[in-house]
Amino acid sequence: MSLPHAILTALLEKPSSGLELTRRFDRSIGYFWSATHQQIYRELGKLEADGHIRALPTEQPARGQKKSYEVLPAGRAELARWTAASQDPRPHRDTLLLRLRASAVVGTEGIEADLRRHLDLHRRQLAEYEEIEKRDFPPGRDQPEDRLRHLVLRAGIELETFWTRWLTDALEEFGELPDSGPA
Amino acid sequence: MSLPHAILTALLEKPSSGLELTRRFDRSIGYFWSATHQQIYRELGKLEADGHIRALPTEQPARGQKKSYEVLPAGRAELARWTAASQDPRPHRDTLLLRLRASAVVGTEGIEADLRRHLDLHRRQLAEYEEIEKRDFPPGRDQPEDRLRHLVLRAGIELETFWTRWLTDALEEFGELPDSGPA
DNA sequence: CTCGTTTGTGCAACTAGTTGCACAAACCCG
DNA sequence: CGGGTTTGTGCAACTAGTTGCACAAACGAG
Repeated sequence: MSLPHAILTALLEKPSSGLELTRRFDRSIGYFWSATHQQIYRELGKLEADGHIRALPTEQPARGQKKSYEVLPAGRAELARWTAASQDPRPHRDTLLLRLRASAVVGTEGIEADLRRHLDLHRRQLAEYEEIEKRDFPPGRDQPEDRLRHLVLRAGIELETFWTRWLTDALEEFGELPDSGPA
Repeated sequence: MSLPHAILTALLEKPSSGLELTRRFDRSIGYFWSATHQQIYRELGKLEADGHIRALPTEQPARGQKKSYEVLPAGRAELARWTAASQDPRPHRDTLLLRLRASAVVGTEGIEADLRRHLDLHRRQLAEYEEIEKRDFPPGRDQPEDRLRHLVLRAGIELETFWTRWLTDALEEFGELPDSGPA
């Protein structure tokens, strides 16, 4: 049950409309908590009903459709409560590792191309993160909030680095495997 | 839609009953595709209905309740198909990173204890993986299937190593932070 | 031998996330 | 100025995963 809290965080960082939130989920928050616009609108409705957020009063109420939301004190309190509460890590689910294990049994036919594709995706993601790091965390800035956000970004960078390296190793392993394994 | 394929893989490695599968998910497959016994029984039913697996004919059909399943050719074919098919990585969702980002906004009060707890969990998991590696992959064995399975285990080991290190860094960062951050 | 515990199988209801579609307003192009 | 694209909001139906419970057989201790 974290989507509402992801949204509260995003709205505290900056009040936004549904679509703006969607975009920010695509670029930033979504790197570790992805959501579609449908999910977001649904959740905005619930959060408003619960009195955690409210639509910003707009000057021309009827003209443009764009509704921006801001967090109310109750919402901030709920987010603080949730952040501090102890939570168990959610179970991992990784299809690629599963497929690799399956391929030890049914043969490696066909999986190699997809490993390459994933390697490429992870490389791109890594490049994107490094771009963000360069832009948002130049050496020297160290306000506490920056340090926390940087820490989060570094987790992303290091995870992508790991996958990139691991996939490279895996592909090397494939090069040495007798053709198409058991099956 | 990977649970059925996780089960097929497990059953190909060794025909099992529902409960045996559940245990194996807790110890091994579940490290990257966790499932509860309820999910497993439900899925066994579907797989049997689809003709992908069948209950092993048992000598005393009525006495002990334990039903073991084995994979049928159609099931193996389906698994091979799925393994080879190109798949997009599923979106990440990591609550801890989300909470850390939230704590940059609402304050770090209370989260540190949970970081410690997670660090401890990851250390244990890492130790468990290393135990398995020592037991199942002593230097010198390199049948192709072993190498693939070892690769998968290494991913687990390296991921836990990453989290352990990252959490250690994070906690250090906390030590240097002015008390309880913004809020 | 019987009564509590563990083993083993399973259903039902709920929650979270995904997919597919609808529809109005704004904008922009010929 | 009329018609296609983009922006923005949202509902409905479905799929996957979680939680809570039920119940029978086997096992083990007093």
